Amino acid sequence: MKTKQPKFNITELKQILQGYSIHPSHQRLQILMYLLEHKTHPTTDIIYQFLAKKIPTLSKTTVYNTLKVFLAQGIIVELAIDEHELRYDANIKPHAHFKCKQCGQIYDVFAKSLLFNMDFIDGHQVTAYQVYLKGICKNCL
Amino acid sequence: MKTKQPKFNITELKQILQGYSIHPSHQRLQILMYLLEHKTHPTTDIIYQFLAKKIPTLSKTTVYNTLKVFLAQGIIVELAIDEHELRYDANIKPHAHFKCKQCGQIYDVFAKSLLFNMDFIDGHQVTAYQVYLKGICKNCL
DNA sequence: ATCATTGCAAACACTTTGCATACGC
DNA sequence: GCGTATGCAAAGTGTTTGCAATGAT
Repeated sequence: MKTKQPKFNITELKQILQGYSIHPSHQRLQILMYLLEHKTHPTTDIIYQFLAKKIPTLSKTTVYNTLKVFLAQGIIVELAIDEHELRYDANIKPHAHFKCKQCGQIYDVFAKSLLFNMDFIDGHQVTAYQVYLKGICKNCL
Repeated sequence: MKTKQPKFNITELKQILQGYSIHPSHQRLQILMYLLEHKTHPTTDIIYQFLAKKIPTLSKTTVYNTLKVFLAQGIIVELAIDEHELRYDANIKPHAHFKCKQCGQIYDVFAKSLLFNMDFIDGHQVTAYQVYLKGICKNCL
């Protein structure tokens, strides 16, 4: 399965971070670039392993710190579709996620039937939601 | 907020476990009883802390083991609505969950608009799903 | 010069594993 | 008696914390 990986230039990424008042350090720019170019719902470790090749001094602490900063600003979203690991998604368009129990692949699902437009339910104010689907993906069927 | 806590007797619980070919040990019965009488989405630790009072020799390993056995049989479901802890739910009726960002309380949501009846989406076969809502609950508003 | 970011190492929390003991049919 | 369940202790994993060094303005 291929995912489109649009290219982003550094100037563009700097502007994104500055828009959130985040200092655009080299590490942060690279992590943001990774997330935007690889919308494959990576774990912290996947991001670290990839970027450590390009930034030999990179520490995992920085990846953790940076993801926390991005999360706090809403630049990325944390996914717990697999109960035993956290993944990160820079895809801002609202969508659901599907995880294949067999191959482990996580797919984005943009079907409208899985999107809600709700402010309140049972009297509770809803500000965010996630829909996680599981099963067997089309490639494994 | 009060949750209904129907009482279950041991004979009844034994039958449930035997129906799944699970040996109904004292620990397993007590853990199942806890889950059925307190549908409050407890963590492993909450279950352990409560039952350790009644079973002083209880170990957390047994709680972990037992939850894994129940999960494998589909007696309970694992919830990752909070990305940083796992909770368990013995409520078999399909429903969504809402977590209040302020008080941390997790509510069951039975609204039909949050239930799907889907076999396939984008060509993937869906066998299970979870809907996690977040926001401010009616008591905190 | 000052303040923020980075990165190492240590600490932490949670979960799993290995194994000896105890239990149940 | 044999196979399973339990529970302790140790190991493992992922994440956070403390702090000194570095970097940016």
